[in-house]
Amino acid sequence: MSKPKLITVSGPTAIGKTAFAVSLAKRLGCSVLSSDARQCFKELKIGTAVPDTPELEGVPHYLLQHKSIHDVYSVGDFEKEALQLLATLFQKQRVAVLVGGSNLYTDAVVHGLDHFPEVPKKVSNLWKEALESKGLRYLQEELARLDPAYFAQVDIQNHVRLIRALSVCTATGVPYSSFLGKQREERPFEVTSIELTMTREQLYQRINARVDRMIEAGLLEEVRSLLPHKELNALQTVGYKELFPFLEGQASLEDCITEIKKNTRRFAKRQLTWLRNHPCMHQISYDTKVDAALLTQLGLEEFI
RNA sequence: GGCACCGUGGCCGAGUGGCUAGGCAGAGCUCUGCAAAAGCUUGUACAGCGGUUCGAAUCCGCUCGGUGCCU
Repeated sequence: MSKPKLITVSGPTAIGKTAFAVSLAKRLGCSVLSSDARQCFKELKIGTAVPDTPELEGVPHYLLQHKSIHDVYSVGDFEKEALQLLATLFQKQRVAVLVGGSNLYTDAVVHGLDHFPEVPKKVSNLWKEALESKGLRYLQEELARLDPAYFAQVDIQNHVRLIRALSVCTATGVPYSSFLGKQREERPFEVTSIELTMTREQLYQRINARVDRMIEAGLLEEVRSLLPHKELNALQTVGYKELFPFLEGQASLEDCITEIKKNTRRFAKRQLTWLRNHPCMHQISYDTKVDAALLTQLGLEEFI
């Protein structure tokens, strides 16, 4: 018997991934899993464009709004959860849809990450403090000493990468790079990847319009309620971080909204860069109808 | 009509004879556990024409455009 099929739907923010994924799932009679590093937080709704109930149209959704901004949650956790969930779902269905804008998350499910031991929070905190007190140069020197191989390939200006690698090094006593590039176990499913496309001008217009709609829908109130938690990583999110200055009387609402639009466009641009260099198997226009012809085009005849 | 000041890359803005300011926007890129994050790269541009000079965004003249004042 052939392996079950995971269909991934990617594309820049605001292109209409949710709508497409839902109609695809309806047609296939299957579930939808979200691969989104922000929509997973139940406190973030309007600003992350979480699909509302009517949009879900009775299609079961998973990995959506199931975490709190106070939880520690990362790609590794996501990969684990998604694989467990898929194992369960595939016992009853032969197909599932994974949709979301966090390309690294999708990639983790499809290709897998290397396995790293847990790093105690206090270890990474130590390196964060070292960055504060001793500077980036110190972290670079330490990594050159502890893991020259990774030092040679990593972006040494990026303190986030430096801290992660150093944390693994000191927590395990072996170089970070020694965990990289291991043989990965094969996935118990096959993947069909889809990227939704649209002209950039049109996408930017949609982004701008969506931000206005979010404001009308009450984004400001949502963000106001989260103001006490603005330091949390989960709130370093487009649509939230830009509104804090307004709520604190530091900037005009208009300027903050302009910032949200700009940062959303930039986010989309980064997603496009990723997708350009990690091409999906199928590029299709955002408004493509989900019908038998499309399923054939995607090599999904068996599900018609 | 006269006089004065000004005209630097999409925008802001430094630079007063040789040594490609800088910022913002845009574009391109990187990506293995906080990824809607974090980081990197990127335009010899000086209104036009002519002149002075070894050399001009910088000096001179004219033209065009803008601003202010005067009649």
